Amino acid sequence: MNKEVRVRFPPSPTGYLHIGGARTAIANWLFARRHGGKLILRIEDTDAERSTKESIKGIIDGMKWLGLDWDEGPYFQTAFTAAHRTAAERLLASGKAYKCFCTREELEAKREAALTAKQTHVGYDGHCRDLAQEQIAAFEAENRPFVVRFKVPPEGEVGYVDKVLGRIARPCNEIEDFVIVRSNGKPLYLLCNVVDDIRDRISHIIRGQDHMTNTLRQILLYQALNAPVPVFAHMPLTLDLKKAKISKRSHGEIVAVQFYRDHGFIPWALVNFLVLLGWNPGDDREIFSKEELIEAFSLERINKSNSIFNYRQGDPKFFTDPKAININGHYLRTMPVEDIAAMVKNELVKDGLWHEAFDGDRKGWYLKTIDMLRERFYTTRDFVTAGRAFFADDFEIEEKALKKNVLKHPDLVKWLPMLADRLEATNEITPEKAEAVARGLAEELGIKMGIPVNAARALITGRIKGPSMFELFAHFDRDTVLKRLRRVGRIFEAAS
RNA sequence: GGCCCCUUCGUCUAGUGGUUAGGACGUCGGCCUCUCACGCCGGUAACACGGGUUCGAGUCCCGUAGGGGUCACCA
Repeated sequence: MNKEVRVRFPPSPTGYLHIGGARTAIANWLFARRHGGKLILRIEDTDAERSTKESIKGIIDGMKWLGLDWDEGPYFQTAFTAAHRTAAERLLASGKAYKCFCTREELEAKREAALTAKQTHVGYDGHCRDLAQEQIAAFEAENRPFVVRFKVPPEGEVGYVDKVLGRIARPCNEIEDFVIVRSNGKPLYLLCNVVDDIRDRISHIIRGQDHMTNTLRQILLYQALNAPVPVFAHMPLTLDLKKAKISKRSHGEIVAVQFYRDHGFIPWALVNFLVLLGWNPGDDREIFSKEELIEAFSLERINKSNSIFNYRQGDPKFFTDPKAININGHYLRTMPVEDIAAMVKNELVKDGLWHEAFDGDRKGWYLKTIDMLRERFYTTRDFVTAGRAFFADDFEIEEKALKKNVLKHPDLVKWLPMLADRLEATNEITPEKAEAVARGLAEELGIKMGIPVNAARALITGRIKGPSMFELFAHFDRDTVLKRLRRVGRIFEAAS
């Protein structure tokens, strides 16, 4: 049992990295790290028709963004076509595979016939399995096209113990002689995959349950090629609320890892969320550091049943699974503020709100701003949307704040400038002084302090909620505070 | 349709014959308060169904229903 742990993540580059693929990658990565093994990244680009450069880049970028590092590769499957053919030839030469000259039309006809006869078994009937040598020679002489089929043992049983599902087995006679090489000479996925895994000395194959039915046929190939059979673990799939498999086609960007990057997710938070879909540590923990997760991960605790990605299209409150957002919010509030500040910098730069001073003179102010705001935010995007007023003068006052906290009290046209005047009269605005000023003013006017204070929040931050306003009077630049309070007249004019 | 897999709160899940069926997210209520989707406290909510086995079943067995996967010269 001291065999080296070698696992692989073999995406086919026909789209972006989606969360289902990411989950598989995460499981493999964690397993490799847990056991001091190696993770191999292998791009299965055999399907040249559908494989694209952008897709390869997208997958690699996604892996890197998530922080999933690999030890070997990326290898490209197309670089090993010679090996795939050699393997097929070996099987042919040793009588474990044979040439099948049946045409597609013939096979289709047989299939139809079997279906109409309501036969349960509609697989290949083994027509070419035992062709006479002369017959084969004759077909070859006339250059008749052929595929290579694997000769499934006529009796016995194939089986294995799945790390997730337990024992899986089937009698061989229920498995048809499957094609391993196309008539154009190109080996098929089933074969390539096995040949690659043997060459890469893969010890554990951790993949989605959609590959379950490939497994038995692949085991037959391992045996025929005299290679040790790896350990298999088939992870449950991730479905949508309607229990349909998530896919780019039907769900769009919401299932792309890149979507989360672009919407202010913290990479590790997404990893943390995804790993919880179909796995748990056996105790109540849900938030893990990288080290903790590696330590806790095991194939044995992967669930058998599919999980649902709880995303409702058009939900005004949650743009993706609420738990994912919650976990992201947790990391946003608890990570070192410098780390968050660095991520927010990217967002600010993207939106043209970044000032070099935030890395210089105003660094303290910048960090304080991040720290104040993050208590109520969920993504790093929130800083440039909900938090825009902290970084720019041209921000919108949200409708709710305007109506409820400003327009409702027309006298604010007088009160807010009064508040500004009194703040201006203090030589330095501190939270304590600001509070005293606000209380004093409210008392004199015989109004609740909340009225001018919340109106000030709307005018200064554009929002109906946020950090303590007294803190903010002191935090914002003095001129900004006064200027924004004195805008109240124009706000009323604009609204009338 | 054949074969395979699965089935605990709305969602993610704990649970390996005896539990008031636990936690998290969501949701609802309260507290805090200048506001708030922070925080804290509390509530709501689940064993798909039917038969067995057993003193006793979410846990074991069988069946039914439902869901998923897969049945290519795609990967």
